[in-house]
Amino acid sequence: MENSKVTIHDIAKALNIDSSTVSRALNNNSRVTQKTKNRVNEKANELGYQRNLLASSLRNNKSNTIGVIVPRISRHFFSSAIAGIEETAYEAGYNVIICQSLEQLSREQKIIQTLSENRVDGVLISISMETKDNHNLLILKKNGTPIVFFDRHLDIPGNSNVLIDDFQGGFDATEHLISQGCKCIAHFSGPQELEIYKNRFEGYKSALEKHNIELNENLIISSKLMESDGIESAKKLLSQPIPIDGIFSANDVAAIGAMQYLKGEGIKIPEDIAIVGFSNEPISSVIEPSLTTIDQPGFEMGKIAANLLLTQIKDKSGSTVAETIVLKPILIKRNSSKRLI
Amino acid sequence: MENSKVTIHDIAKALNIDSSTVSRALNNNSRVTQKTKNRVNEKANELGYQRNLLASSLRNNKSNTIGVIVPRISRHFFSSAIAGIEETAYEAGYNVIICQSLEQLSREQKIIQTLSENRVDGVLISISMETKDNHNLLILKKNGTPIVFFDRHLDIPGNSNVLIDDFQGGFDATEHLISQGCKCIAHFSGPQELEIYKNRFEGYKSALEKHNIELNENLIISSKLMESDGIESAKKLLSQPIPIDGIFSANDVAAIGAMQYLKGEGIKIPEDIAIVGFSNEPISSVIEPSLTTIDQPGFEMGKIAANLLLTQIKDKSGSTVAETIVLKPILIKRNSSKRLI
DNA sequence: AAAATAAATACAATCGATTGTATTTTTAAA
DNA sequence: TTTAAAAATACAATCGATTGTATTTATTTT
Repeated sequence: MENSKVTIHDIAKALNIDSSTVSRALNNNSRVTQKTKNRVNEKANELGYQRNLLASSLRNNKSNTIGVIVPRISRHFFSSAIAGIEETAYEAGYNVIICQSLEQLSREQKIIQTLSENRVDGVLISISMETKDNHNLLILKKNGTPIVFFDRHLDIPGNSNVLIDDFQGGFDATEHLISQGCKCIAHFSGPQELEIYKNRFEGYKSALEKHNIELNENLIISSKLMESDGIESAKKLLSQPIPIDGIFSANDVAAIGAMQYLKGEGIKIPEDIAIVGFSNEPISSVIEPSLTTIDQPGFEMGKIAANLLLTQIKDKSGSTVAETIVLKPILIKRNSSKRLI
Repeated sequence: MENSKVTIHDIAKALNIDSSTVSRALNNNSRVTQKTKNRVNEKANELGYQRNLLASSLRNNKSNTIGVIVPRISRHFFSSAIAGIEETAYEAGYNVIICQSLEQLSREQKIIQTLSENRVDGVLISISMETKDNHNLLILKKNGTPIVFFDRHLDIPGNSNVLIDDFQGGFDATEHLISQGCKCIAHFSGPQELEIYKNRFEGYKSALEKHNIELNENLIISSKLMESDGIESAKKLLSQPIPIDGIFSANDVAAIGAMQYLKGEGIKIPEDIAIVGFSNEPISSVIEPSLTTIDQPGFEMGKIAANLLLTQIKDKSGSTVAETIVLKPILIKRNSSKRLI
């Protein structure tokens, strides 16, 4: 219970050798003979030695830690992405610090400050809904900490991103509704400062255009896409004298809120109104009717993003070319949109 | 882009004073005059100085960081608990490192190792399903790092815990099923090494006993309580020639798996079989029929646990008495068990 | 066996911030 | 004005690990 802080100096003293030799022995340096290494390792075990990573990182100017910032860890997409990130990072010997901005710019700012103070080697971030520019990230930029965006990104030249094709996703979702006979399709969108929501919206518009359906501004409702926003948005739609027969929501959560409300109002889904979401939350396959949605491969995106980041970290010359990898979204057809057989 | 590493020495040099004065100025020490403090702060801003927490923690032998280990962050209960932990910790000026064991003992071990190497000031943990003793935690114990268990705990004398009354929860869930007319109630349990599952099981037994229902060992199915386990368990139950009319599952996830399977088999819930879960996952209120369950106040538990831990951290004398706080579970009655009106 | 080379280890500085002690400067008292 | 006391700042060691350089020891060559 007592040997709280065994250091290499304690090992050195016990073996009557120098601490530099101990350090090299522990790091398996060729300048130390195998015999000495064995003695050191034994003694280290015996004393319960544990490397002090603070000291090590300080000296090496490298923490072997990357920071991950997501809006909220409870979202399935983000926790999958984190799983992918962790797998890749751990394999490469990196630790991961997970942080959630809870969609607040101020929290995001504070997190970045802390990560920077802790000298993380790189940052993976999916920005909050309040984030409109890279102001927050300048701290990191300034001291040369690599950043890779995944999913919710900012369009910064020279920065790597891992995205899915939100335009295509929006297009596919909308065209699917059209293919099911919908003529009057509303869209729940998120903050337009976020590329992903802008692009999903663009996809929606493009699909309408292709099928000669006129865009009706009254059918576009922007919000933060929480469940309550979905309810509110659905309410707003019903209050208008427009015969809506389809909704494409830019995320599942809002879609589910809307579904619950509409069901409560006696509206039949998909017969009266067909609904398509975005993200493929686990809940979406369970709800009744099950929700048609666009799948985002979170785990895969996390792995790719972490790999991009690690490449940049390892390349101390900073000559790595920024890369933007765009994954294909996949439409998952379920019952909430099944109007034709 | 260039001033990657501004240190107090750079500030000192720029102002032609000593770095010790800079350090004290930045820390608002009374030994430095206000005028100097102002000059230092200005220059620090100008140069974009950022404290190196690695150096600071090393010198102070205090990282102002706590580690949190949970089985998986995607579970609603755990992400709520984390939210509570973060709120409390940040208020007290502590950073939080979130880690997930993914129910694997080996991962838990590695995480603890890393947290210890990073010299966290304390650890909050909800153990994995594979964890059967405190072996993993000895590293922390040895160097005197305080540990507080929340929810999934080990019974270690002298250790603080924040729990809910799992026995009561199990009892209430089971008695509720009995009150709805169930006579033959199965139980999905988790690993019996975990106190929580043992206690939920005990509650189940106690409720049966109170109502003079004989315990049938064939109705007790242990698993890791994943969704697939719920399906398997339901299958197993149906394969037996026993007229089951109720299931108390030790978590919602397995309950939902079972529900899906049973519905697929044409069994009516709750008419044929009533089901009660445990945890109150968000999905449980949305599924049809909505799932009766036991609510665990995750956010609150997180706050309490963090407070207990911070108290122990601040008390360097180590004289803080271990405390076990048990919260009351709340039965949330929904449709999956509504057989009588 | 002496000299030359290689191998193993010791010494000392460093990473950046902090803090006890010493020194200088300022202010107050005599 | 001189001296004592207080205030402000400088010096130097420290936290634990790492690493370039110097030194010692072992091995090889002649």
